[in-house]
Amino acid sequence: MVSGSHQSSSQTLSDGAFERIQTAIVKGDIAPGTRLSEQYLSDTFGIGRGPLREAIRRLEGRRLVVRIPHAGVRVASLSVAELIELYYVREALEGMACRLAAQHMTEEEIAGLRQVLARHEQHAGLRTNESYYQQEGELDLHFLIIQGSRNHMLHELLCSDLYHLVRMYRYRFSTTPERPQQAFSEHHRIIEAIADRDGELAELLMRRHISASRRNIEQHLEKP
Amino acid sequence: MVSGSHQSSSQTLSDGAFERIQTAIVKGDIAPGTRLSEQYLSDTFGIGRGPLREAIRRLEGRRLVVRIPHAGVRVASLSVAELIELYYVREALEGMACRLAAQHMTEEEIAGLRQVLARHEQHAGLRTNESYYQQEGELDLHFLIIQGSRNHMLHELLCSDLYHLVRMYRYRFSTTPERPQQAFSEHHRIIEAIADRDGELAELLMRRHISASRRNIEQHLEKP
DNA sequence: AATTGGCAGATTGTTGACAATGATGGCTAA
DNA sequence: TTAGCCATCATTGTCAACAATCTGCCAATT
Repeated sequence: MVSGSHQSSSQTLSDGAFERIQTAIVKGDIAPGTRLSEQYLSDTFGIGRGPLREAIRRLEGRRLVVRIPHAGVRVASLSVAELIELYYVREALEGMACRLAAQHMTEEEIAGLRQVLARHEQHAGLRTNESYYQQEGELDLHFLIIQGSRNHMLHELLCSDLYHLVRMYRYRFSTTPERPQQAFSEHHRIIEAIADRDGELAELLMRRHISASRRNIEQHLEKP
Repeated sequence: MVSGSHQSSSQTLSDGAFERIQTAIVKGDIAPGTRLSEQYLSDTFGIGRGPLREAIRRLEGRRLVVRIPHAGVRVASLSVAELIELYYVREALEGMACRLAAQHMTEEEIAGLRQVLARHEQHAGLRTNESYYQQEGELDLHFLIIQGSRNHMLHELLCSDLYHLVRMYRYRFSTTPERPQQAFSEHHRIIEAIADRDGELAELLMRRHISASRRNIEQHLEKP
């Protein structure tokens, strides 16, 4: 259930447990909705229940787990409605990130953006319509742009708080066949806008991009 | 230092302590940067150190306090740079909230918006350029709009996470004399756009409004 | 005089035992 | 057979004592 590296030693036991459980949750090693038993975790990690409980409380503050008093904690999971809400938040935040990235990214960073895009083009050519492209490949591009915004709060919010949630959704979507290619051209235009230092356009395109993803999901939900 | 109501009984001791400390921090009863001693808090609340530490860990997850291992926790405080970053995040998020509010608010809620604005006009007329208007009065208007967006994640992010931070800034700003009146007319136009169900315009105006606040602060910082 | 070493004190981190609450299963009675 | 109740069990919540670490201070040395 929870494996992972033991390298987190330098800090306190509670900090180590917090990091291990957190990565296990966001990487999907623990499924959303799973109940976390204090006894089990404390045995697994070989630490007392005290530090473990403190780690769980920290996860609770991060909203990665939900606690029911006297009944234990479960790892948080998103409902459909919450997933849609998340996309609106992402649209706003990543739009802003894109605008700022157009202002602040260095030429080297923009070159890196183009590299990632080129790598995606190859993958998309070989294995078309793979969920890989949509799932993991998409994210590093977004991460690079967010990082390029030079806004730590934005980065923290999107990468540490929100992206955890998108992985946390119970059900996976099979995207429509033409969506990946479409997403590719959207990415292309976004990067060009950033390269042109046109923050306004970059924001607009990113917002459309995320908005399209949201509508894509909403469509798939209407006809089950 | 920490006073407050003892009514939080129904849940666990840790939950009660968490809520009391949280409200004390966000209401400003505890100044940013203050060191929180476990002994003192546990004596004050009359609970053991165990539950108290769990409460603090939860605050840590919420980023309301910062912990240095083996050296204690301090109430988080914002640097100037972080405050500016926060305004960019607010611009994005509240802009989106405004757009959604224009779609989802009921006529009654919009009437409530107008009421608050009218009350502000009186206050602004009597005691011009008071920090009251800028500080507290401004917030309920924003809260109503955020609530009207019908997006719980947006609400949670802005009201529970971000607005705590804005109060958490060490230094207070004396706004420029003409800023309150300007803010009033900005609010007026935002509300009219919502009443017209023009989400696009409402978002634009809200973003300009917050952007103007940010620039106002940046100006004051350049000439100390 | 400034710096480094180490000693006391206080504070945080951790553990194990104990109390309180919720869930489970079987039993009885309608 | 099924509804309701009670005892038992497992799990969570709390506490008090112990160990580990840091801070500040004093003295000794260069």
